[in-house]
Amino acid sequence: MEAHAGEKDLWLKRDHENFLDVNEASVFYGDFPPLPDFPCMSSSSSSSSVTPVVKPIAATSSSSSRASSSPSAEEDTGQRDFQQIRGSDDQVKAEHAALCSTASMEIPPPPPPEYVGAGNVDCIDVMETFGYMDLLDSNDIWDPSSVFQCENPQEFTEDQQAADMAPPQLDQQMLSEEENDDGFNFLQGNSELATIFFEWLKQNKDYISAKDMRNIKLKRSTIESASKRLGSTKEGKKQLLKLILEWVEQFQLQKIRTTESCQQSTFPSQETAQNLEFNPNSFSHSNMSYINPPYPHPTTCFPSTPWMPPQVAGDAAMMAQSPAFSPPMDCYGGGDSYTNYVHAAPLNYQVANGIPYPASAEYSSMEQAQPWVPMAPFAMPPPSQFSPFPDNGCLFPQPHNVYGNPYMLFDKNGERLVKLGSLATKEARKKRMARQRSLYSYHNRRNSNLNQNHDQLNDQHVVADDCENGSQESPTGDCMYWSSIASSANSSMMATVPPVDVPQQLNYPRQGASDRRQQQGWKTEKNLKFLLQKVLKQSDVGNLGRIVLPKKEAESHLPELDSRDGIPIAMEDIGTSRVWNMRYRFWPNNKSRMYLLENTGEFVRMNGLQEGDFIVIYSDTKCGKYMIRGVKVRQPGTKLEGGKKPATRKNARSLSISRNSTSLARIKQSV
DNA sequence: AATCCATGCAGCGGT
DNA sequence: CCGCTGCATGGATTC
Repeated sequence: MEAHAGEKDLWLKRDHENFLDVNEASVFYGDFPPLPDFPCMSSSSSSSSVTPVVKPIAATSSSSSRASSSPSAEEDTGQRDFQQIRGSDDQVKAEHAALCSTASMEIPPPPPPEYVGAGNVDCIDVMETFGYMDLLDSNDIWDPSSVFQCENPQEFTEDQQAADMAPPQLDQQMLSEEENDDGFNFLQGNSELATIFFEWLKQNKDYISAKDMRNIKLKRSTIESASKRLGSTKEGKKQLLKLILEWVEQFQLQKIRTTESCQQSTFPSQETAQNLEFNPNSFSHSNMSYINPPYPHPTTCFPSTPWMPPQVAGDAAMMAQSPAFSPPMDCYGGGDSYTNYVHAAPLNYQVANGIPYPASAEYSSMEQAQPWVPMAPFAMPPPSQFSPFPDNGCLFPQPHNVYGNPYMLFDKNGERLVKLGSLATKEARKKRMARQRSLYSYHNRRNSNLNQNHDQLNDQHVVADDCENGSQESPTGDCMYWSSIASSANSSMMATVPPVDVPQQLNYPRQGASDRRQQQGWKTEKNLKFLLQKVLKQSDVGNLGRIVLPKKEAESHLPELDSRDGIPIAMEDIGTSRVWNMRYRFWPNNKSRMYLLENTGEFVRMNGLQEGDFIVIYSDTKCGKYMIRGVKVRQPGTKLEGGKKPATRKNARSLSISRNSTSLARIKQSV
């Protein structure tokens, strides 16, 4: 707490530069609606320098397994070089983890002890402060003051423990060794905050189960960090509380939705998608407009979109600092649930020659990026490791419900946790399920309508069903919705599961989009992980039918190639759901390789792609299949005239660069 | 200097 | 002759 006090000034100074410096009106509701979208915490004037804390999550990317292949005499040229580039597994993992930190949720490893409230976890139960939430279920009117007045959490947890709550993660050690002023204790002494909290509990008792609340943990350092950022003032605490509560609400909805989806999933481990971790950085995309002046500022664009891709913003400095941001967001919405979320235009665009170009780093990772796209109205926080306060740790709850782990607010030090708990009845669950379905239905209808209106715009417009929530269109008429990707399909895109073992050959039966959608329904969780993108050159869209792929990204995210003949690779067109059987291969080139995607002619023609347009390749982390989307940067009817270069080589290059500091550095330079 | 990658073009096979 | 395949070249960019 000393540090706390000492850093207060600093915190205040930085206040306006961080994600928490948000537009109060847009971020926090005057009151807490029952099911609010998570607030967009962008700031029109801020330029976040927040560097997300990277917390590696079992990153088993396809890339990590490649380096083991032994180079053959012929396979050559590329192999050794390949190894060099690829670096050690550790490096790869670290990079991967970094990339995932803000955007995606990798297949979670067995929950670390600290997450499950093991003895070594320095955490406290929220109940320490508030008492057990099951009081809610009895509709008791709490006296907030009574809650906070308790000096010894155990005093009012023990009795409750005797009851049926018995918080699983609450061990005596946790309770005994923690001070009261941690976790939700930051609310102590503030009856207004307590009131807010209890009111919220009452309002959401149908949606937040006892188990859920019980699993919410707050780490002391997290709270401290938040305090530093938000200030130790009453207002600051209030904001923190609201953020936490809203996040909890969001997560609950997401969890419900995901659960439904998972029930239909062919993947037994779908629940991993739920391993959402709240990433406060989601709020810190304030610099988005910085790099994309022609597009609406997030604040105005996603007024009601709770979870913005963290750091999609193009703040070069930030990018340079944080390799882990930028999702290949979808600027162009326009599709149905299936396509909309990946209307792959990377979210961030730089404008060159009047043509918007994706700012490379921006979509560096869908995984991270996936970061993030919230699905209104149930936008969920990116599952990524949440680290709003890079120097101090995470602020918000990090649900680990896959393993029955508690949601956690943790920090790097793994200190104190706070758990919340309440009891929800089956009836309440049913009700929220019903509401969920209802909302889905509405969402679906809205999306379809929007699609009709915007498809003709060639995806230049981000239809984003999220717009329905009040987002506005940009001055240019484009409703840029980063979240459109996740918005329509699912927010769990942020909770992507890495294509651990991407098949070398993926062939998928042709299936109509409508059929698929019908089959999978809106509940389908599409976990798309951004792999790479490429601004198409003349040679890419010519009649050669091949597209040169950026080497680094190809090696990192596509299957390792042992032979120059490459491998067949099925690419499902996100826009049409058509599966293109392409070939992924490489050419020995000098002492390196050139990676190609062949048999792209038809795809290019069908999508009307021209020089300057770009393709984005994702992997469906659930199915392991690859998905491709061609994105046109021209307005319909606008053809590239001679002399109008779509992009400088520099731009083009940067567009295909992502996920590594080097690339970020490049971008930084170019910006 | 090293590397990437856009593209030129030689070689080959099919018509 | 034409189109495709695959390699080589060289400009651009980064290290």
